[in-house]
Amino acid sequence: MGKRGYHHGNLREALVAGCLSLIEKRGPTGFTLSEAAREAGVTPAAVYRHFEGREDLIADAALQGYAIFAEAMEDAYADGKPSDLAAFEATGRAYLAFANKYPGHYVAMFESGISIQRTPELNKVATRALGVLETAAVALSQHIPVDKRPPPQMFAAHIWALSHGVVELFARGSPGTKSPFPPEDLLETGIGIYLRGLGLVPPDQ
Amino acid sequence: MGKRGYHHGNLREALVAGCLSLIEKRGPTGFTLSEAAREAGVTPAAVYRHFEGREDLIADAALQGYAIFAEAMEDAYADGKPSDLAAFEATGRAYLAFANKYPGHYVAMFESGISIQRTPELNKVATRALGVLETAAVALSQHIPVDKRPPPQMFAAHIWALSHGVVELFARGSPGTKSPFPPEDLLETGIGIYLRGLGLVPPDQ
DNA sequence: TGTACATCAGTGAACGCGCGTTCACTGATGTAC
DNA sequence: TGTACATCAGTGAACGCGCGTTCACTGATGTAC
Repeated sequence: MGKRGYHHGNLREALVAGCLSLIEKRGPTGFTLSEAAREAGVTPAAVYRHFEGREDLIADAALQGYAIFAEAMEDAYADGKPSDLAAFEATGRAYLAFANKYPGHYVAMFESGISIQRTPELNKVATRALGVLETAAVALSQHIPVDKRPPPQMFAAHIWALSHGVVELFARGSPGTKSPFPPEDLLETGIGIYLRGLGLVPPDQ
Repeated sequence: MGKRGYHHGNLREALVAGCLSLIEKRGPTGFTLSEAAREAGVTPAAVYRHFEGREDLIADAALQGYAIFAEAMEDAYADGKPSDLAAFEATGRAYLAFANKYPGHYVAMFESGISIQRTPELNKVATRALGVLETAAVALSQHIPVDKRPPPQMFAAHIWALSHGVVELFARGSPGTKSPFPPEDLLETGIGIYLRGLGLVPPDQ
């Protein structure tokens, strides 16, 4: 606890942290403002010094998550190096790695019902994060012959959906589902087969 | 309302229906036993004549959903007719169609946190439903040369993840996400590309 | 067909609980002189 | 360096609320004779 004083020090961060761990354990609607306050060793009323209320706290957690996520995706993409293909695959891996490393943030972002449009700031950072995937898809699609090239947004959407599905169904313990394979393998092979279907990976690799 | 008497007639079904519509609107944890009762025009206490409690009600909704789902998947698969490939694709379409047609059931089944292991009955029907996809995958994988054939459970998992991801991200209004494409198209093309990657569909079709 | 009675499916009042939010307050911190 | 005072970041009591659950009850239905 450290400083055991009247003043907390950095309650704001502690509340977000509490929110994240609760959201991770109990799901977005199972989370409680009072409990987050308790976990930070503080009265529920203190929360209102830093946030407008319950929703605002979750939105802040989501915002923070999108910022981390955006950076992770940008790092993984690395401006398309060493190759458009490798960079694209790296973003897929980064997606799953993020979901694993920051499950609370992931839930706040994608399962809490917080709208991306809630604030301009949130909208901006979320767009930036999700834009990386699309950028990667656009670059990669240059390698497909024009006539058989699907819209890049479409194939970004495919990869996003596949990644999200793997996270929801196999990376969490969800509905009593035993994962037959490690989620990383599942995503890796799934993306591999998909890219082969686009003619971007040689058939026998 | 029909019979406006002391006795409801079929409260049990009415409660499940109310549960489903609430769960669909508010999410699994936003659902309330009292509100479901209110929606059925009945005192909360009446619920206990038919269910053990809140959880039991949701579990019953999920059970009902799995039963419908299993049947839809089996119909779609149609014992592998007219071809293993066509039948496989049909199950993918059926998955999405089910999620669209029965959103409340879908949420109860996959987002409510109800474990498939909750009762033997639930486990049985859920296994049956999800087994169809695996059966379809096994049949289809016979058409892939042995040496480059991935485990059928793996590719069933890929298709399930892709379908689930499309539902969660693009078929619902979720996090302010505008779907750039109709979810049906997204899933259809996604599965198409994937199957091409497996060498099951000619490259130029 | 009529009556007595058991069973069934609801009521409604009550409970204890934890929630989100408000409010006047007070202790701690920072700053001006 | 010391003091006065403004500001900040918490407290704690209170509120009204809806929840899930229990209980003794009662009206409606079904059945035996």
